[in-house]
Amino acid sequence: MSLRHALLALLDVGPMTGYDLARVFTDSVRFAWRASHSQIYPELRTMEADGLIAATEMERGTRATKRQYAITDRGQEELVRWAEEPFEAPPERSVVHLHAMYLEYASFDTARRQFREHRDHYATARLGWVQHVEALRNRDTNLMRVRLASKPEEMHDAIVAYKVHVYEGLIARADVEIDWAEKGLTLVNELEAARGRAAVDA
Amino acid sequence: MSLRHALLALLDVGPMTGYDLARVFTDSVRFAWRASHSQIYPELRTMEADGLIAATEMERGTRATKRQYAITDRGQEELVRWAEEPFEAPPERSVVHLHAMYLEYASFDTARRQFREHRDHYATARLGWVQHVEALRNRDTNLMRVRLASKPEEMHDAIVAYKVHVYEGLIARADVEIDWAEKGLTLVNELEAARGRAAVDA
DNA sequence: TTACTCATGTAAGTAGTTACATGATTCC
DNA sequence: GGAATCATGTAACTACTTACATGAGTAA
Repeated sequence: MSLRHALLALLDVGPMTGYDLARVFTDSVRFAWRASHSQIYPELRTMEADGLIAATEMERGTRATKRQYAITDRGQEELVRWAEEPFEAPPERSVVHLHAMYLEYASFDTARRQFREHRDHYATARLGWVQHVEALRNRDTNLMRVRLASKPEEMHDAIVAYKVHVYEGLIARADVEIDWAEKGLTLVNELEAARGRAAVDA
Repeated sequence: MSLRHALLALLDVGPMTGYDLARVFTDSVRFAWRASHSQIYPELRTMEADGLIAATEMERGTRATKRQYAITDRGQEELVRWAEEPFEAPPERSVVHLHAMYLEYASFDTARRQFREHRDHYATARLGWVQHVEALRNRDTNLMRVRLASKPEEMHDAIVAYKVHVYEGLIARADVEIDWAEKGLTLVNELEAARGRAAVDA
């Protein structure tokens, strides 16, 4: 139940609508978690039913309304309870690694394309993370400013430091993925060259 | 639909029962993919219905039977089709990173325990992968021996090399996780020391 | 008036989990 | 005879995805 706690952690900085939350997922927290609005809206309803958050119906314009959710005391307790829970290592199950494991069924060109795309994907992600971690370090994101304003000053360093540490971890992970893909490209070239030599020998 | 292709790739080395396949998932391929028997048995039935594999009812003992599945021509084509498909980058969604991001809600002791367990988890996994990659390099696993025997010799290098490359990637990934956890431990200690100093100053 | 953003949902389907359930075989 | 292993399933549930659906507000 990570979505629930991601939402609680966001609502702990201040009240938001489902729409706001969905946007945060694709803006800043995008990099560490993602969820679609079709998952968020129902989850907010059950969280409300569970007493973790409370909704206020607010008007927007003349005819329309929106529901703004605020974290409750029970929600805050739940956030602490969750934080104290042990990390749960996800079951090792990587589509990319499974796919790469059986590249002998593909052509060398395909194999190269796979590794190139993998490299490019992580290079792009890395860029986003680097920018984000820089902004976090400067305490210069919308969310972080509001979050710090809502928490006692002696906690500020920890609040920032843990988030920075997470993004540094993601960057380091991107680095190994990029390196792995580069080595994969070299490997494919070597395999193709060896195949070529074998063909000449025959 | 990765399970389906993992099963096809395994059945391409020779016929197996659902039970055999489930065991392989917890033995050698465990490290790259996992699936429970309750997922495997129904999937085999639908793969059979789709004509990717064919079952032979075999007796075991006197009263019991078992279903042994063999890959069909259509199954082999599907395996190639899948290998030619682009890698699909999974949506960035890591429970551990989300959890670590909000460690300010936990105590320093908890935070340290989290990072220690994370480090230990990957240290253990790493050990398994190192052993496995060594065995693969020596072409010395049950599955690899049979696989190579069933494939033309000019493919052997590629078959081994791609798998070795995947496990090397997993090892590199374990290394960054371990390093990240170590740095996390240092960070928690620093944060705690700073908190202590602040308390003395006050 | 048109396009974009704000805002909130439902429905059907996929993938995977844990628990429940059963029974034969084989080895000691 | 009992325990471990071989062998195969079902059921209920959780998390998530894609597609469908609607409509108000706002700025050009």
